[in-house]
Amino acid sequence: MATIKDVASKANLSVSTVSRYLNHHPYISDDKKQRIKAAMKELDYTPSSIATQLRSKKGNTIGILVSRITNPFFSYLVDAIEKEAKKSHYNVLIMQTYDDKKSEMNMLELLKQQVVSGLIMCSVEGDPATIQSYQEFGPIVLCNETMRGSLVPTVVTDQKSAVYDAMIYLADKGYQQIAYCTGGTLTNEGHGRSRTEGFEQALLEKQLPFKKDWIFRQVHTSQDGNDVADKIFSLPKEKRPEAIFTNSDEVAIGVMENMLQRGYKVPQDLAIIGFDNQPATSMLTVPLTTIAQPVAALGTEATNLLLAKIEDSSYEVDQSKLKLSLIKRKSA
Amino acid sequence: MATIKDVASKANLSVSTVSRYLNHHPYISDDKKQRIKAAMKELDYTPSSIATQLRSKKGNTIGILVSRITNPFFSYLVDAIEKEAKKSHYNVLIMQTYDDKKSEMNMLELLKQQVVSGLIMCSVEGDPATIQSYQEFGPIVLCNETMRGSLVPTVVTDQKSAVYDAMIYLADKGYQQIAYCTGGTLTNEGHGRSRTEGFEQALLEKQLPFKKDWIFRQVHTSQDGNDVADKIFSLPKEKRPEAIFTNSDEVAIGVMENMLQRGYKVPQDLAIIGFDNQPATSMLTVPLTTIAQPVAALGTEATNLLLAKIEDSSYEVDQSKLKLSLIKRKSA
DNA sequence: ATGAAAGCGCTAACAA
DNA sequence: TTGTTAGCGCTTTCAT
Repeated sequence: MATIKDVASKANLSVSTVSRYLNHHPYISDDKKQRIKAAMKELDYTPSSIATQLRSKKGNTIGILVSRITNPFFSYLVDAIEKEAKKSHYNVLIMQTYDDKKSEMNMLELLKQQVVSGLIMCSVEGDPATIQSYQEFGPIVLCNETMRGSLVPTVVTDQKSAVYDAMIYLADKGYQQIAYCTGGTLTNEGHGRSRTEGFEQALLEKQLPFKKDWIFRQVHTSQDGNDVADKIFSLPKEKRPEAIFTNSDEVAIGVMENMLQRGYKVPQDLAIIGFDNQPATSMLTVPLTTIAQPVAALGTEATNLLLAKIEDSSYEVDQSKLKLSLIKRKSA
Repeated sequence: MATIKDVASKANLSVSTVSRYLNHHPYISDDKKQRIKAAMKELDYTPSSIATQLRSKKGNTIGILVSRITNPFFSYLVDAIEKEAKKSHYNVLIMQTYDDKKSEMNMLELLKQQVVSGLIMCSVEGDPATIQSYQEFGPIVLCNETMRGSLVPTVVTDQKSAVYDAMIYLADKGYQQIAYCTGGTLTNEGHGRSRTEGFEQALLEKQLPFKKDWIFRQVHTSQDGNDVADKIFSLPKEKRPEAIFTNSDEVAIGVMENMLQRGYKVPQDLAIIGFDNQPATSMLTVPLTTIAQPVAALGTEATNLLLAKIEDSSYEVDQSKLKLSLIKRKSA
């Protein structure tokens, strides 16, 4: 591999001149530019971005943390982030947490080591204070996540009112007994807290009953949805909910699959609301009523915000692009 | 940020000793080990992986090229690769090509610059000779792709016979007029060539008719599938195909969606075969007959092969894990 | 078992 | 406008 030194000697110039050329410095005569260009071509020279990074402390890759890339919500988010980052010549390093703190710490260490120049967290597992403290090493932006009382810049939608609206929609349709799924543990912090607040507020306002048997924690996949349906339909008929609010379309699909296999009807035996409006949910056996998230906008806004922080400029998130909407179909 | 030098002076040792400690060198006395450990903790020291990389020429990130991460086939592939890479403490840098050579070249340059220590190409756009030449800078593995006459290590399934089998299945069911979708351009090289060979062989053997109007190129998304259906149903009834072989479930779903909206029946008016066996395809209005790919195995095998090359050892791909299978459902 | 010193490929004062 | 030089943080001979 040719180095800047090789280019310099081939062009009969000093390395600094070549370096200046590389960095589009002004004040460099045209004939030398030509000589440098020729030497580079001849040597098939590519600058070592590792060396540049060590010296200049500037990198061009950003980190993305997601819980599972196979969840379409996250793959669309990553898609938007990668596209937007590429526009500014940044690469993306992806890490899946699978809800494990350890991977999150790995990524935070990459920020500390300057392997990534900034970090978009689309999933947060660890302690807010720890995460916050890593901002010392580079900018962090939370995307579709929040942390209690933290000062980490955040790009979020109003999930609470979206869930509230969906619940009111169910109640107004006459559904009283509503089950609820969350990816989190239903403690005061953590996953899906704002969604749960919307759920609780609607319950309160509409005076709907709340049963522990109708609450399901840490459900994520369609397999989990299947298990949820197993539990619901093993309940005596009069103790079953009339509708279920799920935290993702994948879960909703699992519930539906299980029901259809048992010969139950959607929404007659159990109405289902999904979350995400994933492709194909309009094409299911029973088209899914669900909440659409502005996923591309979340990704681009988070990226622009992060890049602004990395480059010490400022960016105003356009909140008007970040609206959720209830997609009414047949399942509820 | 503390450096190795800071640690050394705090521990009253030379940087070399600290470096040895970092690299788990033998022959280093216990008391010094303790002093170093203490100094590191006190200074909250993390080695700069950039500096290490510059000096040692060894990195720990691998690159992945995919055409679109939102295609579930690729997100599951990335999932498998990331998990497997993580086991050996490698990070993954992802780039989407969106079928554009430029992104592919970007990634190849990252290999040249040693930003990534190796590359898994799950999508290939550029000229084989060019790609092959980049192996000089680091190992490349093709995953679910092939290149005519190239010496790039490859992990693939037998797509040709899977498509052939699916076509025979259709023919045996009585479907004679079969349309065909490809992501490529149907030239002799490039995308989906081996699938097309299976298609052609079945056509020949079963003496099925071939019509240009039934061939669709460069279709990828469900929107493309919708457009394909538009074209088919704008044909006079007697000139329409009886079945369609699509190159992905997304496309198949688009075709189906369009048909149902027009009030046509699947498979009566047009039988559909998908590709990928994506989640939810069993739950569609008309459950989709499709070809399941061993996507997790493709990912882990490609990763193990690449890591072996990076670390100069060898790995034998287990071909028995790489079988395709036809999933028979209602759509064809 | 430990240290001194050279240098990976590049950038950025400082001079000229 | 160009060159000289001193590092960035680390690894790795070569001594001791």
